[in-house]
Amino acid sequence: MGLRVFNTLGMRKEEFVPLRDGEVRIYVCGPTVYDFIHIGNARAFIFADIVRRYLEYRGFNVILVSNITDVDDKIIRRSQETGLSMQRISEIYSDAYFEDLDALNVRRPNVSPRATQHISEMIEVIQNLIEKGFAYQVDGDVYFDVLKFEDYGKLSGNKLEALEMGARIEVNPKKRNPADFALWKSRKEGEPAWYSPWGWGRPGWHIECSTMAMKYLGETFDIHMGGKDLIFPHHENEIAQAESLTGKPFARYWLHNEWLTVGGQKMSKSLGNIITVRDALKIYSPQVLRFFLISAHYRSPLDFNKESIEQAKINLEKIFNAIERLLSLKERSERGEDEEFLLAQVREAKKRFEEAMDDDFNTPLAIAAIFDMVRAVNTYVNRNGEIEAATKSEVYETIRVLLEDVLGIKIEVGKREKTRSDIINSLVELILEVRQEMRRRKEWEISDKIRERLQMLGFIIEDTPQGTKWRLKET
RNA sequence: GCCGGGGUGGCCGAGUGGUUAGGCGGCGGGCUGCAGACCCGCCGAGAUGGGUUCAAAUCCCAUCCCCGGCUCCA
Repeated sequence: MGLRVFNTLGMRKEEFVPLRDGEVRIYVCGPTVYDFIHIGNARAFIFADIVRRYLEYRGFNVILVSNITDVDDKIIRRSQETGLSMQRISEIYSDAYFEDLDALNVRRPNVSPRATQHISEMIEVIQNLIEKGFAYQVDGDVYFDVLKFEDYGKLSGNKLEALEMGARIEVNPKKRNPADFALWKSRKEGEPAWYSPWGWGRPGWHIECSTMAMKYLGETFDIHMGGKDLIFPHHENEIAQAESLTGKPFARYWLHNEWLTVGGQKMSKSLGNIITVRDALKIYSPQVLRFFLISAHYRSPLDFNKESIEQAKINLEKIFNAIERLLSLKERSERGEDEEFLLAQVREAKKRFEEAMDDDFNTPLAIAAIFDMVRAVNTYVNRNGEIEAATKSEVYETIRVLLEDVLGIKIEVGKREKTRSDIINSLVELILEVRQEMRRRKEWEISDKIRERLQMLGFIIEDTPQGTKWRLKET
């Protein structure tokens, strides 16, 4: 069984077959760089990152393109509010965007095209659309004529008549149909503008994605992704523009992630409940945040709240603990029955992980498979103090690849045991050495008191058959 | 008004017509000098009302509730 994905276009799970053998081309709608990205954006980018990583794990060569919208109403407004130039605003926030992606261990796209650097290509596309009769010019504006594109609505399921009835937009008298959308907007006072056959102006939002996606990925490519809010009108319009231009299908699979809510509600400026990635990272580690964001299926809503993230933290801790225990085992050269059993269980769980990911990227189920490995490892460690070297490395590598390479969660062990100060590290070691001597003399009361006091100071002390271990309490 | 998603055990969260999701939590047991970590067992469920079926959380109908798209939005 190969990979199956839920295609918004058609609203059903389909077998995934890339257009070219061994290669997958993906386009992800990137940010409008007028502010820091928030954790809802992060959910979308992390999901795209995991799709990319899993496809690579499956042996595909993946090309991922994600745009940066650097000309837009919101940037213009921000520029007017702050007095900074539009270029400066988009520079600040696109830098911040990349920093946030890096912090979350989201791999950077292969190409991150900027709208302002593709104005001439967009003009060319618009001109072509006018020539083909899909677009019309009114004063300095150019609009796409939705009636000319038969399939309009095929992605979102919206019908034109219904759109007109429900239209809450004030009707623009220049448009032939209320659902027509701007390809080119004529210049307004104080706005940036480029010269075009229709006079000075700037491109509409939707045209940039169609144009840049086709430029870097070809007229037809494999996967187009984004949050579900983009289905309409953005992606619907992208399809209209691209397909009426080329007469070919635009993207073959459309994947849309559900919302990340905060307190059960969608994040919005008006509710004031937006949590930026930077703020979230002040409280939680990237690993915990990532683990939390993939603990629900991407097409299920997920609520960002303290309790749920605390649970994610504990769960992840459990995985790291098992890895730490595995790594602390002494190596030997003989392989016994317990090793065979451990390997069998880990291989079996790996298969379940792959099956889960093959089924429309079911990350919660994939995580359950990792917990199967965790239990197998822990059971082994409970019964053995040593492990055959090859078994150890196969088990570790299996977990490492799935956790780090596929899910993008860096394994954090070992370094948790150290503080940032060598002096403190040595002091703790010294105290534990003394305590060990007390324990040898069965001075339980004083030993327990030392452990208790250290705990109050934020050190976790654990006596194990392999000796006493310590680490800092997770923040 | 039109379109879509959902309601699962104390909590998070999957599968999907019959056989264990998983994790957290609680309880009991094991291992420990004790604690922790870990292992084992148990606890507990599918909004409501009907229907189909030998069998439904899973299919059908109705009802209630929640969320979203139709406007910038991941």
